[in-house]
Amino acid sequence: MENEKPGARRASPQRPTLRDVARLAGVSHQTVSRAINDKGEIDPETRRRVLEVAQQLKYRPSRFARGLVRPATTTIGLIVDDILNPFFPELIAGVISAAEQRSWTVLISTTQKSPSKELELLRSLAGQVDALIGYLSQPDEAVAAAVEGVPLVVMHGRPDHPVFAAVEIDPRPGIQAAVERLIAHGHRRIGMVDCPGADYPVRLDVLREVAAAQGLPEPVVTDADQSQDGGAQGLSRLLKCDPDVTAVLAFNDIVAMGVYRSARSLGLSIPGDLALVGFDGLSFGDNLDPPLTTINIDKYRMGELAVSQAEVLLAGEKPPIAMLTTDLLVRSSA
Amino acid sequence: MENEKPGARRASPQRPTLRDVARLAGVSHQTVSRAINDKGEIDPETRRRVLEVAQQLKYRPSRFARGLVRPATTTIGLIVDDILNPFFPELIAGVISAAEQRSWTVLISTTQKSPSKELELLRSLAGQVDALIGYLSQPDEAVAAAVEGVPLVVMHGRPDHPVFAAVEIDPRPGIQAAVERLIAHGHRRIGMVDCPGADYPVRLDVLREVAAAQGLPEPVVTDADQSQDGGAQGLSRLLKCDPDVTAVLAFNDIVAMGVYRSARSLGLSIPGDLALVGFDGLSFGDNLDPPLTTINIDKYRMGELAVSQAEVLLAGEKPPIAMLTTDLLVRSSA
DNA sequence: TTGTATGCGTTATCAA
DNA sequence: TTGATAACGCATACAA
Repeated sequence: MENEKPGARRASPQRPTLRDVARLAGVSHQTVSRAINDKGEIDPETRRRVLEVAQQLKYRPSRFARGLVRPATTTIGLIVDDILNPFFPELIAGVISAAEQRSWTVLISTTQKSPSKELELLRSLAGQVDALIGYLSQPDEAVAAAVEGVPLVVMHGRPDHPVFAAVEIDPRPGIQAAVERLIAHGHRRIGMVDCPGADYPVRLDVLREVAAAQGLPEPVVTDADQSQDGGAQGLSRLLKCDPDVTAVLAFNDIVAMGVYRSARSLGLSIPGDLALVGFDGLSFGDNLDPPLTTINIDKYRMGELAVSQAEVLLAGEKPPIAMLTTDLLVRSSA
Repeated sequence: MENEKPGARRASPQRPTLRDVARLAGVSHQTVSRAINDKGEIDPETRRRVLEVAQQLKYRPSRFARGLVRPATTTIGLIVDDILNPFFPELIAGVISAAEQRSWTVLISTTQKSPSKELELLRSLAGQVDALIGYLSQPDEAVAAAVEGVPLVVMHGRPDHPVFAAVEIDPRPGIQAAVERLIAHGHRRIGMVDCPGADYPVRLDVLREVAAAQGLPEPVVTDADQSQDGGAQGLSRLLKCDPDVTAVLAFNDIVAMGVYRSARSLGLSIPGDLALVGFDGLSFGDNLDPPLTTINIDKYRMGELAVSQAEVLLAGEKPPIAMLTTDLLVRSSA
C-alpha cells in the first residue's frame, strides 16, 4: 500500500529524514542508514546513488534520534560569570581539555555579570546536559531548585553544600608566603582592598590570621567593587584611612590593576612607595610596569578538577571537596 | 499480559525512564509525563506521589527523546584557536549574546593552537549542531569535507569560499588612520612586525598601499611568530634591518606586547624613541605603560555578525560576506 | 482525572 | 545485498 502523503504531512520547512531520502532513492530507509554510516553490507552502486540523493536533499541525521539509539555521550554544561575576565578562559581551557580526554562535550554559557540571568540559564542548561559546572553567585537553595537534580559542581567558593560537589581554593599558602615576603622587606602595615562575599575561605580572614601570627598590626581593610575602578577607589580610601600603609594585598589581579592606576595618579611608585600583591596569577600581570607579584591559582587545574568532580557525581557518588592550593608568584611589585 | 522483565533487560546502570517511574508509582507513563511537565489535568495527590517517586529514582528526562518530539531548538557550535588569547573571549561573548537573543544554545570548543585537532573537532562538532562558526586555520577543502554539509561561518580571513559564509575584517580604515597619525608626528620610516598567513585582507599589503599613497618609503617588514616572544624578536630584527625605523605597526596586540619588552631591554622609550601601534584593540593594552595605541576591531560585534550569518545559512541562503571595519584607538604609544 | 495508542528519526536484528 | 520490524524515551491525541 502506498502512503498518500510522502512528506507533505509535516510542517513546511522541515529537515528531510532518512525516509525522505529512501523514498527518493527508491530504497528502504535502512539501506540509506547503511550508506550514511558507511556500513559494509551494501552495493557500492546503490550506496553512491543514495549518497547523491542525500546530498541533493541536504539530508543531515538528527542528533536527537541518534542520541536516543546510540551509546550515550555525556555532555556537561559550564557556566561562568564573565568570560571577559581573563581568569575564566584559563579555567575553561582546563575544563575543555579534561572533558576532551573523556570524549565529553562541553556547553559553555555566561551570565556576563548579570546574576539575575543565572537561575534561568541554569534551568535551561540543566535540561540539556548530564552535569553542570558553575561559577555561581546565587544562593545555593535557589540554585538547587533550578538545576533540579542535575549533578552540579560549584566553584564559587561557598561552605559545603549537601548535594553539590565543589572545588575550592585554599588561599593560605599564598597569603602566608606573601606576608612573609612583605615582612622580609620591612613592611608591617598591610592594607587590603577586599571584595567581600566573593570568596571562601575568605581571603581577608586568612590575611588577618597570618598577620596576627606574625605579630603584625591588624591589617587595614576597605571594601571595593570587583573591578579596576573598584581597585582605584579602594587604594585612595585605604590611604585615607591609614596613610602609613606601605603594602597592599588586592582581592585579585583586576583590582590590583586599579591600584596601579590610582598609585600612579597619587604619585606613588611601586614597589618603592607601595608594595602590591595581587591574587589569581593572571598572565598579563607580567606585562604591567612593574610586573605584578601575585598569589597564583592554577586555573587550568581548577577546570580539570571540576571535571573530575563531575565524573564522580555522574557515577552516583558525592566526592569530597577538591582543594586547590595557592602560591606566591614573585614578579616585581612586591 | 504481564511484562516479564520490568527493567532488568537493560544494561546494568542505566538511567531510569518515564516507565520506570510509572511502574513504581503504579500509574501509566503518561501520567508521569503530566506530573513532570506540570500539565494541569492531574490529581494533585497523584502528582505529588509521582514526583516523589521520580525524585527517589533520580529520574531525569532524556534530552534526546525530548528533542525528537518537541519543537526544534537550534544549537550552534563555535570553534576558536585559543581561548587564552583575549581576542576570543570578547568574540565569544558576542556570539553567546546573539545566540541567546534567538534562544539558541552555543557549544564551544577550542583547538588550543593545535591545528591538527581542528578537523577532528570540526567533524565531531558537526554531528552535534545545526551550524558552525569557526576561526580556523586548515585549508578550506579539508574543512568543507570535515563539516560535510553543515552550514559554516568562517572568520579566519580568507578569500571567498563558495559555500561558507564569512565575516571579514577590513583593516584599511584603521591602518589609514594610524599612518596619518604617524606622519603627523613626523614619522616616515615605518616598520611592521608581521605574522603572515593569518589575515585576509592582508594587513601588510594595505600598509604598503597606504604608505605609498602617502609618499612614504616602502615599510620595513619582518615576519614573526604570533606571540609575545615573536614580537620581541621581531623588533630587534627590524631594527637590525633598518636602524632608522621610528614607528612600528605590530600584527596584533599580543605581538605588540613583545615589542614593548624588547624596546625596554634595548633602552628605547615609547613613544619617544619608537612609536608603536598594535592591532585588535584588546582592553588590557590600556594598562600597559604607556597605554597601547591600537587599531581596533569590534570583536563583540564580530561574534554577533557571525551568528547573523549562521542564521541566513540556516534559512537556506548564502549571505554576502559581512564586513567589519576598523578604527584607530588612540592611547599613548603612538 | 487517567490510560492507550501512535509517532518522532535513528540504529539493530533478523529474515528474505 | 536488501528490507521488514522492533526498539530507544518521550509527548500528545484521543478514548475511557
